[in-house]
Formats: sequence, C-alpha cells, structure tokens
Amino acid sequence: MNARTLCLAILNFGEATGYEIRKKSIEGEFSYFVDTSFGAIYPALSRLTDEGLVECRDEVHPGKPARKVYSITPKGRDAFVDALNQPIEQDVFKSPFLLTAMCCEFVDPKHMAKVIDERIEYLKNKLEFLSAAKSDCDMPGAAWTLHYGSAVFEASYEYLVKNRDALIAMSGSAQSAEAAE
Amino acid sequence: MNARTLCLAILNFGEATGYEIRKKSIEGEFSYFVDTSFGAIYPALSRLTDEGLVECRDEVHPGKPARKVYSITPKGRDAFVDALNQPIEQDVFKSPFLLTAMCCEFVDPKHMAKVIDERIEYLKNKLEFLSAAKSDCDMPGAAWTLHYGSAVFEASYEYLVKNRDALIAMSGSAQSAEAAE
DNA sequence: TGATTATATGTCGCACCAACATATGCTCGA
DNA sequence: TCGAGCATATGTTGGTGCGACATATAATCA
Repeated sequence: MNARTLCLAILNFGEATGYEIRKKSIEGEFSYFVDTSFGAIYPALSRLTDEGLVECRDEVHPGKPARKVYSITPKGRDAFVDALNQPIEQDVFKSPFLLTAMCCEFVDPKHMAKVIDERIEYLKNKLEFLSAAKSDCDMPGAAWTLHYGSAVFEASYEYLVKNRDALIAMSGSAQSAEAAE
Repeated sequence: MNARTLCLAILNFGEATGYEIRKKSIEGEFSYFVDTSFGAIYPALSRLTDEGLVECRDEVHPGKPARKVYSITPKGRDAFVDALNQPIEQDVFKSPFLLTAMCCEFVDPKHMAKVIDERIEYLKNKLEFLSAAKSDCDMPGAAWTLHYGSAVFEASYEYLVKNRDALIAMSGSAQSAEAAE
C-alpha cells in the first residue's frame, strides 16, 4: 500500500488535489486504515503524471492560490485494478500504546492514566465518526469496511474501559522499587 | 516507537543479539504491535553502544560464527524509563486488506476469496499463538497486553468469518461491467 | 488590526524497510 | 554420505517515505 496505489485508489472515485488526497487519507472514510504525508503524495503524483496514469489540470482563480487538480486516466484505472488483484502485503499495526502498557512497571501511574484515557477518548471519537459515515456512502465495499472498523474499535474500546483501572494499578512498581534503593 | 526504543525495551528484559531482537519483534510476544528490520536494528545497536546505553560482548565459539551479545546499561535503563514516560505517538494501522475490501467492485471474486481466507487463517494462527503465550510470561503488563490482543483479534476474526460470503458476493461488479463494454 | 485557521504546494534530512551479500553449522532425505 | 535446505548470525544498499519546515493567500474572529 504505497503512496502510488493510495493516490490511484482515491482518484478512482473522483478528481482531487494533493491536499485533498492527504485530507481524505487522514480524516475521511479511508482514515482508519491508511496513513500518509505530503512528502509521499506530491512526488507520487508527479511520477504518476509522468507515467500517464493520472492527468493534471491547473485551476487558476484570480487572486487565489493555484490548484493542481488530478484525475485518473483509463491507463491509470487499469493499473489500479491490476494492483488490487495482486497478492497483498501484510497489514501493519504498530502501537506505542501497547509497548507502554506492556512495560507498565516502569511507567508512572499518573502518566499511564493519561495515556490510556487519551486512547479511550480517541477510540470514542473514531467510533462516533464511523457511525456517522455509515449513512452517506454509496460504494458497496465501503459499508462492509466501515462495519468491520466499528466491530474492531468497539472491542478495543470496551477492553480499555473495563481494564483501565487494573493497568493503572500495575503501573510504576519497578520505578518505585528503583527510587527506594 | 523507533528502533532505538524497541532495542532498549527488549534488552531491558535480558541480553540478546541483533538477530534475536528482530526475531522477538516479529515472532515473540511483541510481534503483534511492533515491526522492524535488520536495516534498522544493527545501526541502532551501534549508535546505542556509542552512546553508552547498551554494552556489547563478543561471544566467540571456535568454528562457529561470532555473536555480538548486547545488554542494557544503567544509563540505558534510565533512558528507557524516560522514553516510556514521554507523551506517546499515535498507533499506526495500515491495511492493504481493507483497501482491497473497500474497492471490492474492482476485484475478481476468486482473488477476493483468496485474500479474505488468508486473512482469516492468519488471525486464527495469531489467536492460537496469543492463547499459548498467556501462560509462560511473568511480566505483569504482558498478560494485560496479550488479553487486549486476543479481544481485538477475536472481534476481527468473528466479523470476517460472518461476513466473508457477503464481501465475495459484492466483488467484481465493476470489473465485469467493464469487461462487457 | 493582528492572530489564527484553512487551503494549497512543495522541499529536505533522516529513518528505515526490503532485498541482497556473506558465512557457518545442523538436519534430513535421497 | 553427500548435498540441499534451513536456522543462525551480521551487515550493506537503494529507494521510499515520514516529519518538519518554508511559502503563500483568503477567511474568520477577537
């Protein structure tokens, strides 16, 4: 799931600027399973344009900053469909939160409480967003994917709420032992 | 969660070679929320040695390849505890699988079936691994983390099993329309 | 009026992932 | 018993891409 394929996937459902592609990646329906940055998107769009997989149209409004609106070409659509039908890479999950939880012995209980409460708040917001997004989406796969996300986030949220206090209680044991020395 | 902190975290629970650190990252108890590669670990260990956060002991057995066994220093332990108590970065989840599912219109049903069945098989193995790991681990945070992983993978597994056929049924609609043109 | 936010494009340094190169010992089937 | 393949082990390299920075304009708001 490199920047190239991500750009093609988003452009396949409508034209967009680099700014909008990034925004959809981190805020829109794609946001909970893709992630990217300007430093990846802009070079990717340049290369895709060179290769004829996307087209770029300059939109100039007097007195406004110029926009570069990208749209997918037939060749690009073929390349996208081809990429989708290739064997896929493994999902990636990296969690500084779980590393902190696993090493809770060395973490100050107050810090641990802050960390887990922030995580709970984050999941709550994500769940609300996913519920709201369910209605206004016409792609058949999108609904399936949103329901999947809801199911997983829900399980995650419930575990954290139920086991919050237990984690905080375990925190700091090694640290206080060290301080006592 | 850079390579530095990861090395310190693993070395904090016992000495290890670069090879073993990588193995624990992708196979051990850490495996479902960290990920790394040799290209990150070996340079990180060199830098940590230079900075005095870890120590390196050459273990030479005649007729065997030399091993470099790393262990954490008191200074390294301090740095690790300090890193744990800093504000943490966001969790990262990237899923080529969900991107494929979301765009299932453009995916051949046979390919979709293969992709989801592989994912189900993967989750089944992970769940079995997590159950087995539950017993033989003495860190207090590890049990909490393993239960969290089980809860989330379980939710994910059940959703996939229940909604497998629905996803495959939705697949390929756009592709066959295109082929018919 | 000035501060901040949203839109918009882009660059740069450093980190790091995937693949390759290299070397040895062990196991197991032909 | 001999070679093939696998596990152990260390490292390099090329390209990708993340995070931070630079720049610019319009709108909003105190």
